[in-house]
Amino acid sequence: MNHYDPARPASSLDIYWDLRKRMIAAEFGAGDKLKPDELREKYGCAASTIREVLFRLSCDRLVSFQDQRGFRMPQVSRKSLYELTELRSLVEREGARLSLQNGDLEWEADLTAAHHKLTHVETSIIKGAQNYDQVLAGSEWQFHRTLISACGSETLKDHYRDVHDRQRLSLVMAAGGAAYRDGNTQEHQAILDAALARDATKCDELLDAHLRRGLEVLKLNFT
Amino acid sequence: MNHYDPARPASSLDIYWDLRKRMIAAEFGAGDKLKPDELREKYGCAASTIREVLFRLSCDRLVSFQDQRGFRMPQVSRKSLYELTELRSLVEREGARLSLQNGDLEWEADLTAAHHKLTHVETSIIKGAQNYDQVLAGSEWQFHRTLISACGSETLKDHYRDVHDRQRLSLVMAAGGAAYRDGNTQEHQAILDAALARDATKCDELLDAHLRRGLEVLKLNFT
DNA sequence: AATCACGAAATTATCGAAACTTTCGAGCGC
DNA sequence: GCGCTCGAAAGTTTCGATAATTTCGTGATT
Repeated sequence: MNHYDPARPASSLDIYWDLRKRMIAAEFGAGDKLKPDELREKYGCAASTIREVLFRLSCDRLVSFQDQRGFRMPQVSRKSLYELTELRSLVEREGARLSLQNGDLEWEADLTAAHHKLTHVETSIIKGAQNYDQVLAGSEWQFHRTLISACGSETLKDHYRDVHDRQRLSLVMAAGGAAYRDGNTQEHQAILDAALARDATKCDELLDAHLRRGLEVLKLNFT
Repeated sequence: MNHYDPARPASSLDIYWDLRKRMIAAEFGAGDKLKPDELREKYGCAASTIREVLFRLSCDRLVSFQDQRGFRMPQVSRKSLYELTELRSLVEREGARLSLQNGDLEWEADLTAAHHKLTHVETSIIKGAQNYDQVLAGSEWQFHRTLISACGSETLKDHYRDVHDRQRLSLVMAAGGAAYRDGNTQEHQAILDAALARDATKCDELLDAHLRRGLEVLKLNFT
């Protein structure tokens, strides 16, 4: 991933990745207005360059755009988050189903490796490590991505990334940053086992349950 | 839908919809370069306005964008079209499944109406009516959209529109415009019947088969 | 003949100003 | 007090110019 270096003059790609990172880290709240003229200063470029970047981010559905009234962070409701989670589940389960069908030894090795790293990160957090949110998010993404990576469809994989990122952003915005939850580790282990055993039905059920439980990090008084 | 009037100076929204329409009508070929400076003349605006519109179209995945090398119509291969069709099928079947579960009398009426119109248009085409491509595409979209309209998830419906349009564009680009195929009418009838009978399993099978057969309009020598 | 370096032409990215639209608050009449 | 109109301020869109990058043709070199 391309990182933004405040020393050099920023190109629109740098700005794109930096803003994206800040968004996924819940630096902006749901519904917040994103004013080109304000963001401009931090990056030292023209407002129209920011505008262009915001357009690109709205391609990823990370930002919502309305004619004549600019850009905002998407609104999140319990319902939309729930729907997005169901959609992610639908796509991820299909990808996993195909992966269990097609995955070879290489895939098994990759998945085991991804799971190993993920477990390590989760253990660190349980032991009290701080500021691991970014790292956890990365490891978790890596595990889920690898799970579907042998599905054979580039289209499905690209699509999964889209839906995953949108769901993750919604979740993070709704929960206000926190992402870890007890039981995560055990669930990942069970999913790994079912995948390696090529038990498609079980994997399907475990995945759906895992994603739904992810919503439990929400504050109770969230509308 | 907002239509473009060549007499008045065009706003970016007008240009957006006009270009979108032209694309879905296969006016551009797969992989064609889309140069802001060329398109500018037709619409009488600045190149940067076109650039913006192309960004918006790339949000819909109707146009592909690469940093420093501009905009192109997406490349279509047999594989990508196949994958896109499977994705559309996945989303549409899920929407239909939920609709059969939740749909009320109102929904049944809407679906019947959409089917009635669709049948009428298809019959006209069989009888030899010309230039009905646009109308057929609209009616077909309306039928499929209504089918999933009672699913209860706005997210899923929005998502279906995205995937549907992408798949339709790919199909049209690959087939070079033609869209009607024998058997379509009977398949739509069977889907309607299964939906009204709330036979989810049958509806699922019929839909998947229907979408896959849609690929048969392809020229045989398409790579 | 093939490869490479060079530079001109075409294309793309960025900018800041001007035109236009929306938002918001003050003042007015009911 | 409530709702309206008006106008200033803020925000958004469009523009044409300039800077940066890529593409392509030419000719030199191996």
